[in-house]
Amino acid sequence: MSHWLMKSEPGTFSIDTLAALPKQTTAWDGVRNYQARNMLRDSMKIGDTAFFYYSGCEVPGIAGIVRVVKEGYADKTAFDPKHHHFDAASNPRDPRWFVVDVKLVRKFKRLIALEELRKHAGDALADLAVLRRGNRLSVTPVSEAEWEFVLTLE
DNA sequence: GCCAACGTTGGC
DNA sequence: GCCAACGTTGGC
Repeated sequence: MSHWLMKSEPGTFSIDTLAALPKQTTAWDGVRNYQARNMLRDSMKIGDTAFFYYSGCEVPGIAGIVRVVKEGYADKTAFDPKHHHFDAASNPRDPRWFVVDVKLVRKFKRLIALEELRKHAGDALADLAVLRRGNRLSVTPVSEAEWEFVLTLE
């Protein structure tokens, strides 16, 4: 089983938004980057867990945990001309963009801020993608050791 | 295939 | 709002 980190802007979709949904499950749509797409399509498996990360907000950081409940399939928002994430180059016969379904596992009692993760950039989290300068990937892998370490920070 | 221009991301 | 980093586009 693998671990991941998935970014979302809480102003658009927060962990509380997810918690309020029926079955607390959503398609993780809108990813328009090939590297991230490949992970959604090929690498993320049912049972994998991911950190729900807040970006583009006042206090970026990890808000909780979600679990993959459905593996990669076409991102339908790419087919809808009225949708913000529409992409004319993607169509149902040959989809360019993919989603996985994730379900809420739990919201952390408190946000583990990026600032706090950074304190361990020299040791336990030295290779954590989200700490690297200029990192913009919205889906990144997290190692087992990194996963366990972050959980001790909660 | 190169690379400049441009758009987006995301922390600060 | 600023700016660094990076991906994509398009002219050549």
